Amino acid sequence: MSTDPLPANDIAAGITMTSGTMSRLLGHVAGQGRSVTAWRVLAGLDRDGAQRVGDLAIQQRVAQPTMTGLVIRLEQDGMVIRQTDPRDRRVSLVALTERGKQEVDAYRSRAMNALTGNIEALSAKEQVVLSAALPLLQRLCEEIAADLDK
Amino acid sequence: MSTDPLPANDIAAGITMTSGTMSRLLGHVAGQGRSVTAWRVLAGLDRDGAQRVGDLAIQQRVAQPTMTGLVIRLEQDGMVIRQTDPRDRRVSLVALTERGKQEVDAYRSRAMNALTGNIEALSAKEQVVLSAALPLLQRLCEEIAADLDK
DNA sequence: CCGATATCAGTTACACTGATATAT
DNA sequence: CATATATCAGTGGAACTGATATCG
Repeated sequence: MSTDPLPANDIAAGITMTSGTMSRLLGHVAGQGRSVTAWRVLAGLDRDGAQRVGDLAIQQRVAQPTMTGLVIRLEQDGMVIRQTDPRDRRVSLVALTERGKQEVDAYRSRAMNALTGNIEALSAKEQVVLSAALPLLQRLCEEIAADLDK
Repeated sequence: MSTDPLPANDIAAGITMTSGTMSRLLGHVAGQGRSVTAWRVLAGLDRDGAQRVGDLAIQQRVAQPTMTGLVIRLEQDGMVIRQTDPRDRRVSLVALTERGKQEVDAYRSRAMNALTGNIEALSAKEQVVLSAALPLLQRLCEEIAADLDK
């Protein structure tokens, strides 16, 4: 196994390249014509429960009207329902439907399906490397996001 | 440092999550309103030289008319030029302009800028992990792409 | 005439900005 | 009245399919 790190610039270039390629490929394999943002919204609702339109917009870094439109389309497709919050009747609470939950699970299955077999074919050491790299990549994401906000 | 690999399914889920997040963040930071596909086309032209519209469409996995449209917009913006191939006058050869080359370099700079500092802040061991993970991720991409084609 | 290549035409989803309605 | 929240209206880029022009 290699013991020398690449220069930071090369690592950065590699991350830029592979994250884009991977994301687009998984979109093809699992996306079923729905946008990455749409799936991320649905997955977020599955994980965290019902949320406001505005909060969803902030999480996905899209404008509020963009999120309104996406939620309307998702509602028309039966994936979510909108209910006005009784405590603050300005806000629209978005919740996943049963159908939406099933679709999210199916999306995950398709993505897993494309990846898992190939991951299992890697050596144990390689799997360790990937396992260790993921939290690092996640941290990098958080730092980029923090820089964007400041 | 961890020595246990995660289950393949968890690795797959992590890759799905972080590749999407990273790709969208870098698009925000460096994309300047242009699509990921557009930048990938320009980077490909920079690396491999002039290419046919059809070949660009295959590489980016979009339909031929989609690529025609993208190339037309890029040409209007002065990033590429189209010339009919004298050897086969059906084909349109797309080449990067000087301006396009500069824009690609600027795009790379912006992406690097967002990443490099944070990468340098990692420990040497962590940088080794990332360096070792990138070729693995690339291989996974190739395998997914191969599965898509078959 | 047939196949390959690119483009045209029309549709949809999804991002933006700016303006507006409604509730706090 | 001012602020917060969501939506409406309009625009542009980017993907698709199906049809068409042109060249080999």
